[in-house]
Amino acid sequence: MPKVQHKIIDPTRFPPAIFLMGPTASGKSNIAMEIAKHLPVELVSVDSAQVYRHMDIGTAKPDKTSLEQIPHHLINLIEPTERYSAAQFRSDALDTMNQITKRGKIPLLVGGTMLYFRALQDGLSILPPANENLRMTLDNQAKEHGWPVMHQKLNELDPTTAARIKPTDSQRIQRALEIYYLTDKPMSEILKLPKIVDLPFHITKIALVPSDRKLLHQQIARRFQEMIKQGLIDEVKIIRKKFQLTAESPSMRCVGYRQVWLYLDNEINLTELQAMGIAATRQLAKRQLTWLRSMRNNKLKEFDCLATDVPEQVQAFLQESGLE
RNA sequence: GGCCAAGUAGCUCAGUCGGUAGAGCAGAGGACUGAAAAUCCUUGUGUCGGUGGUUCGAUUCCACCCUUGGCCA
Repeated sequence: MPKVQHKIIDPTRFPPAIFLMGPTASGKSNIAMEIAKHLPVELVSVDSAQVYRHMDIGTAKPDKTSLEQIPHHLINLIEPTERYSAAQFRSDALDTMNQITKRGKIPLLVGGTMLYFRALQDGLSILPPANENLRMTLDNQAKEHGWPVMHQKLNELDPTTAARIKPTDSQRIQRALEIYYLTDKPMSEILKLPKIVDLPFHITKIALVPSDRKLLHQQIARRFQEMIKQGLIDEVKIIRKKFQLTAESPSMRCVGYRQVWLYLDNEINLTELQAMGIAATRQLAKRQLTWLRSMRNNKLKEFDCLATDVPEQVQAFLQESGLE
């Protein structure tokens, strides 16, 4: 038995923080509440969908009891008409983590938005924020000429970036053009500059990787049906009535919401809604697992605890880390 | 019981005027710097329902059988 040299709390290092990462429907929230029983933690959601107010059922926000038991942060930050970002998250998360630390508590970052975890950990280059007007202009141009032509344009302005982006990748072409027009510099040049990476915390990383994909798929199906039963369709109906949104709004592109949108537009029936919603969730989980795998393969970012079958392994890890 | 249609990839279906077959979806793998639950990339061998017959050769034509729809009794 290898001795665990890892300690979550180590006074010789930075203040502690815990990352709990896992795909959707893998039971992160339960593990988080379990950890909360043993450590003085406050939760920080790492979830690009839970930042939206009014989107509760489809984003699987924690229930009232959990919210009352321990503080949850970075949930319900913006309206469905608004837009969040990895950079905003990094800034918000660092603020929140510092405040939690000041209160003598440990930040427990829980979620499935792996880009946010990475942005927090590895930092981001200094790039301009999104510009709605410019994006609209670019969208209109793309509508007229198609994204491959936009990609050619990018190739003239920033061949390095164009080379690594596919002519079909609308979103990244748009972003690269946006950066160029806003800064007058090619994105590839800015990315070469050093970035701010400070994360003054001693991080313990726990990854939840279900050993059986089939079981995860079952869980996903069950949960989506449950969401429909809980009133996901009405939730979307209300949001549509209350806010000026389109199918292209970032909030309405979230898994589940996008499919209900189609249903409310009579483009698909209830059976198709179920099938499509479940499939979209499975695909999300797959992408999240790809992130986790690529993080694990990078030795520098190894996990302290890789739990394939929860929650026993996490509990064992917590015990070995000297918490019990 | 009779007539008609359909049976091809996990699903929905193309197709082969006879040379053992391909789309969409699903699935799998991957990428990822202010939308990331987003946006993209790669990936298709399956007794072509069964058994016989014709043929150098049948998933394709023929016969019979089975299954599922529909119509007529």
